[in-house]
Amino acid sequence: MITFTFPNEYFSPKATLECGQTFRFSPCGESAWLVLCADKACLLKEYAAEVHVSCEEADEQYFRGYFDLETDYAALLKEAEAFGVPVLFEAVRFGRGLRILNQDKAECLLSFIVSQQNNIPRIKGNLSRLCAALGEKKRFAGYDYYTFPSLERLAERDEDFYRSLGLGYRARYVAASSKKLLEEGFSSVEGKTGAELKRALTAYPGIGNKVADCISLFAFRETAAFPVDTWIARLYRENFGGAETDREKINRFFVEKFGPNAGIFQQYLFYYKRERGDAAV
DNA sequence: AGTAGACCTGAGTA
DNA sequence: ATACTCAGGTCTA
Repeated sequence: MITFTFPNEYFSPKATLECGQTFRFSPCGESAWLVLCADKACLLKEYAAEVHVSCEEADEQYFRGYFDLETDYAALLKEAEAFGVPVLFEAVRFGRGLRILNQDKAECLLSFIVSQQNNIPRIKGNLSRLCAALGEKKRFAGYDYYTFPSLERLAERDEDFYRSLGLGYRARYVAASSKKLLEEGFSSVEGKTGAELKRALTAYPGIGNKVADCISLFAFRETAAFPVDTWIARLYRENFGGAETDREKINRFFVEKFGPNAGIFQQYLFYYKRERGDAAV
């Protein structure tokens, strides 16, 4: 095991983990979290001025990439503030230290299928049961955890099995998309970006525009992908005086407004709106 | 092209 | 108590 550090001015484990981009983490006492992705685990500990990341020695580069540590968030926040939009300014202040993760593609794809018309605590429960049922048991830093299941294990189960885990009607989508992933991998999205990538992702059963944007942003580094869910639609109405109800139009409104990094700013806006929905700004 | 209804589930609210 | 609403939506008709 090794430990590397990163200044916490632009790395807040709490904001990064609790903003709804990942569902596989758990608090370990005070200011510490066990974070899981694919078959790997790491431990985050927050101190006064820095965050300590502990993981297997071979995984250091993986987690530096996972937490997006090469990206300059000081510049991004400056860019956000320069728009002069009050709610974005507040959101960036509130979520300071939130970083966009670079997640495992298959895990992200299936997780956000489960996320539709669902709430975060239940999504976490669904996914943790999924991993316990089909994943591999491992141990890191004294903690037991389950890996995200392989596509082979996922694809051999049917809808009824996923229903038994409590996924509800999403069970059919998980079963079908797992099979498609096992058969084709990501060949249909290979080399694609932007709107083409989004369109290719919506070809997986259970993936519409919103989930395709989430996967693009969280697993394909598409920083302009701007997911529009109920919270963002509410933000659009309440904070931007928007009248459109078509979520694709709302998506275009924000992408045109906030440009190539719109998706990153979306995450701050989503986190702020969900946590502080009653706030004046 | 655009829109209503159906769809699992469990926590929260009236 | 019991019903109703809502949650990081998608699909079908």
